Amino acid sequence: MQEQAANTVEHQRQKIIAYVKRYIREKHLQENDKIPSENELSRLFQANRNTVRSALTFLKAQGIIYSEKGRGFFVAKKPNPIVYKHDISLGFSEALNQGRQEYTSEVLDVRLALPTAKERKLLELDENDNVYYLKQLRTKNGNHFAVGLSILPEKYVPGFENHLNDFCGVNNILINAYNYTHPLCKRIQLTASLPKKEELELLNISENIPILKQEGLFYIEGVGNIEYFIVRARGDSFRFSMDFQ
Amino acid sequence: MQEQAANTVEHQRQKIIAYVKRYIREKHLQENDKIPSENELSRLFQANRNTVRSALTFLKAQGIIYSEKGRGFFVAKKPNPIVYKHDISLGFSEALNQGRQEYTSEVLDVRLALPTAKERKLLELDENDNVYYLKQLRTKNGNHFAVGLSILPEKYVPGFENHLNDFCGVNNILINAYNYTHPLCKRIQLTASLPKKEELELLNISENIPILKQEGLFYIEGVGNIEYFIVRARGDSFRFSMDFQ
DNA sequence: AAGTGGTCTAGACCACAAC
DNA sequence: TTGTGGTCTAGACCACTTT
Repeated sequence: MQEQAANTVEHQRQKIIAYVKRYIREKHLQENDKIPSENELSRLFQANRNTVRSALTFLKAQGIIYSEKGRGFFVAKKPNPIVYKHDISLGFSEALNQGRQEYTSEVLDVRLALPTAKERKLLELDENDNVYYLKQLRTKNGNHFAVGLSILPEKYVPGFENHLNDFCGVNNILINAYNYTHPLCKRIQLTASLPKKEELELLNISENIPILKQEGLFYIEGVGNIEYFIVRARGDSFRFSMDFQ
Repeated sequence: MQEQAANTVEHQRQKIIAYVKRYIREKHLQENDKIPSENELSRLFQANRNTVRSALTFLKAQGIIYSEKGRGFFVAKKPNPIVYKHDISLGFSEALNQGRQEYTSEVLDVRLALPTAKERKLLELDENDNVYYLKQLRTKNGNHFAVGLSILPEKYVPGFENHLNDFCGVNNILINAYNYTHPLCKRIQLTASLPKKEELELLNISENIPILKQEGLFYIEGVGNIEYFIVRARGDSFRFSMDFQ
């Protein structure tokens, strides 16, 4: 009773995927609601459990459902969008605070080291110039949504690590502690990628959530390139936006 | 893909995944080189073919290998990066041509229809205004890298479908066929997501390749909002870049 | 104890490619 | 004809959660 579905026929897996999607939609299931178990779907479609699992694995990879061992499969939450409105004259933190989106930034690590060749070139540094690496974790409503790495030449910000109490953005330190004018954005680049191990852990996301990577170079008039930053944000909840007049 | 783990034991699947990765690296395999077949790996690891398939499916989803029915599994190509330098006064096609990156754009579909509520609002249209939907496939060196959808109000471009011979960008049509001044960019938004079925097919990518989605609104001085476009590009080969002076 | 998801084995039939 | 990947069935054992 092998009744192999020919190639033109819609495969079992596809049917099950479509069924579960429809099920969630038509029953108006919300975040964390349970969907039928593997065994139930197996009976319903007269299909093997492996086939059902294949379909559910796909939906899991799509971020539509998640599973808990011993409990079942559940509807995944739709992340709330976070809009980042870029402005040449604003830093990342400031831009995010603009839009009434209160969020917190936590310093994970700060260290002084030699920059990579790429970073040295971008920041226009000499052979022996050191840079500060400042790693931050950005959170909104209790959800980690981005990891940020700021790279600043030591010669412009000596003793930088001493100004990290009550941290609320690199630019605040530059202006208040070093009396610089506000940094301006020189260039910005965006790419989409998959999360690295660090983001998997820090952002607590699955391997299939895309990452929106944002790189920016800031300078201060009369000083030089002051900061090169790399922000890696959850692609499913982060939107980069820019208006031109 | 799978929430591997809990167990301290390294699973067969993980071993096979690691083996294939190492195999490609250590044997210096290049694009399109063949890797051991399912049966060979099955014998080598004393594992069932299903287990081997599970590992290879994962590597396929990661974009590391691809398969051809009846032939085998092969090393996937590393995509060449494509840099898109955004400029307020340039369209997508023009910006891409700037950088010596010759590419082609193919019209997949054009149709006239009522816009969605969101599109009507963005383009500031009246209830009964129709829009042209122009779907394009962008190719570079024979590789499809982006799907673009341009939405233009019919009232600004009546008979738009008659100007698509020798298509080389929407802006060329606007300027040459309708005598408009060059459109300017009003707003741009970027997000990262996973490919939809359409992109899987058109861009010929695996489910795990992230997509960089770029939305833009263009206007023409004295006319109005002329175009709303949505470009969905391969995240692994597309870089959005913008310079400020 | 019963149910659920996670991993894996064994084996079937199919469509396609290469020899 | 043989080998390859693609789909699917049947069933095992495990770890975990719920009742």
